[in-house]
Amino acid sequence: MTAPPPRIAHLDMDAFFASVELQQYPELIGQPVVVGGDASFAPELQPDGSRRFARLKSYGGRGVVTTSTYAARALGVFSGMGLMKAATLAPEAFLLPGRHDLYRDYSRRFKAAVRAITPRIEDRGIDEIYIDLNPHAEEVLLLAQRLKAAVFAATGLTCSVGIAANKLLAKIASDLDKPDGITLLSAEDLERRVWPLAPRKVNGIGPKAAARLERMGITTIGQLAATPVHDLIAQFGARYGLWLSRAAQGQDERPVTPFREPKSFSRETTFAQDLHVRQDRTTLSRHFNELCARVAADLQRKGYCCRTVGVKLRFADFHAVTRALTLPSSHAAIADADTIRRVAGECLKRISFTQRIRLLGVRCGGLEKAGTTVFKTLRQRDLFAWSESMD
DNA sequence: TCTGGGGTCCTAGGACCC
DNA sequence: TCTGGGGTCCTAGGACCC
Repeated sequence: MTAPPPRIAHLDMDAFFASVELQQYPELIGQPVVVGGDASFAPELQPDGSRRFARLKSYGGRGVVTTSTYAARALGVFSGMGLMKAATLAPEAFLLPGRHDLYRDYSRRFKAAVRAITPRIEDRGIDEIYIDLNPHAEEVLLLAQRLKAAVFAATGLTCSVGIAANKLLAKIASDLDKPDGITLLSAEDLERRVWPLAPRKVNGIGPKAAARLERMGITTIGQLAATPVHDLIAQFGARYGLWLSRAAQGQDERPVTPFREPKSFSRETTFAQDLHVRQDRTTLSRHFNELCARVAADLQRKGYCCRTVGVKLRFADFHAVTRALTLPSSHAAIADADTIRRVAGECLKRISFTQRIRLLGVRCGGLEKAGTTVFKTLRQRDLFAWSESMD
């Protein structure tokens, strides 16, 4: 059996949100810049036409770093880090609030530019995609250069491209030469270029699994590959153990999937201060109603109804609970804010509140395409009767 | 210095049916 | 009365990803 040729690409925009912002504010190029926080940290236009930017040290709140420029990363500031912590590491770094509508616009542009050349792409979030190069006869490196040029022409931004035999390796490859790189990873490169890397570099090995591997004395992908599969199965269970072993050998058969039906929609919010169930009842209800209205609007905008409604709470100690209710199959799927709120309210009744609340979320699952079931007032009345008989 | 918001997938246990 | 096995659906929690 011969190894498949490298014809799957992973394209990853470089420091995406931060790069978009730098294009808006070129005076910050080269500076440590962090995207995060709310609109109150937006730059202020000065009378002389210059802009005044917020500094990280002026931040007070519970936000996290969404993206940081490479200069900020050099100071130890990375995505996911609390902004308060980041401020201790880089107090003078510039802080810009996230503008997700703007990033979505850039995202659409870079994806359209790629699609115009290589239509078989799989969305992996706002700033990365997998591309199936198989239908294209062109040499892969030339193709990758064309894609990068097209992305730059459409956005003015750079990206990094990895090309390998499958998605798993393409993803690792795109990270090997960042920013603005192209990396072709052939089957014979596995030992030399992939095996020395930390297991965390594999998409699917997170902090928990990496810590367990380290306790087993496994600190590289090569060591993982050399570990007998039955040892991994004993530690991680049959499914994940087998997957770990295969991943370390560079094996991955997942196809590039251009479209998938969504499974759920959700909205959640973290409060500026932890709220008390009774003392802050009015504030909580307001947030709760708003979350229900937003998730209902999402459903309707995308053309879905749901059969499962759930809530999520995070308490002051950061521990989270979820509750969910699925409508009986005799009832029509729902998409209106009122009914979602009613069912989510039933979920809330089943939670005991022993601490203040940090986060509240509402989720809709069990999705059906809207229009596949007809909405009937009668049906909704049945649902109300059902939900009111729940206590 | 405490940790956002939007998702997916997996596991395990219980209910319920045949 | 105390013994099954399989299949499917639902719930809750957790790991992981961008």
